[in-house]
Amino acid sequence: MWLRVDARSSVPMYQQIVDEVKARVAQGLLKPGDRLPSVRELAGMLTINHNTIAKAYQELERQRVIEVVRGRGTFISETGQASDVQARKQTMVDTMRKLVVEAHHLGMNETDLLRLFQRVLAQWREQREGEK
Amino acid sequence: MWLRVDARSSVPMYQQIVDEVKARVAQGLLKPGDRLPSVRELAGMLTINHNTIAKAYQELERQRVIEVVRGRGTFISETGQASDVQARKQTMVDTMRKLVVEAHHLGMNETDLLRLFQRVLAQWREQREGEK
DNA sequence: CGTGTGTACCGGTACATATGGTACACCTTC
DNA sequence: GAAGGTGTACCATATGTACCGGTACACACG
Repeated sequence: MWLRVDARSSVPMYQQIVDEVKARVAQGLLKPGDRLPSVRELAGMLTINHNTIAKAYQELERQRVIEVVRGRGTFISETGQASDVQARKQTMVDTMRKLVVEAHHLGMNETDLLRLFQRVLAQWREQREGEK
Repeated sequence: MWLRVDARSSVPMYQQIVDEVKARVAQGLLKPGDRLPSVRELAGMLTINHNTIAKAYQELERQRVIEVVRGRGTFISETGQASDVQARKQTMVDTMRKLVVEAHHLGMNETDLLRLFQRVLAQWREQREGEK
């Protein structure tokens, strides 16, 4: 039903939660207005500390993925509310540049890389359609 | 002439060296057989500890970007020697998936994302041609 | 031998992560 | 008003790991 975290992963648990929520929003599995479990509730489900959940929620709120209403709960934000848009786009460009470098070292040329990216995009679209 | 590192960056100094060397190899500024400065020599240029350089070189060797010959020096490997090709390709795919998610949260659709990627590729090609 | 190479080891510092506990401010509901 | 649920702000603590530096060692070459 809800998400899982791997305590032994090199990716911090709070980061796994952030990534998973963002992915579900992007795929439309979570829609604006949807309510997330409370920090203590989710902490109970995952048997981890509530502070860890709180840290994840704070990061999601910082990115404007969720909105927090004291005393009521946390909810998925309306779309188009992202923060730091310019900086985050620049980060995306930097990531792409590193992809180009890595591709070269793995023996891929620009065409190979572009095709791989298009394949990932196609898979994404399939999954999004399939979930509808 | 040679590279620089920023001690105050959040990216570790050894990682900056790894990234920079890989980028230069990918751009053709460093060719197979080229010799890198010795750990102490480069440490002197950058006024940092030689162990930091050694750590960068070890990571580069692990990825088969360079080859180390005790007592002689370190040299750029022949192309097509990359290690862990499958795992590294999977990492690239994971990175691309996260790009798709992030793009969505920044209000970009698949077409926007693809165009941005193509622009980065074009810039890369320009730079590579310009350096020749 | 001497010199130059990379490397292994140890230690100190700092930071990130996660936990546990307590308390507080806010909202909804009874 | 009272009660209970919400996120939050603390604190202290523990743990693991990243980072960097100093020293000493092993190997290759001449």
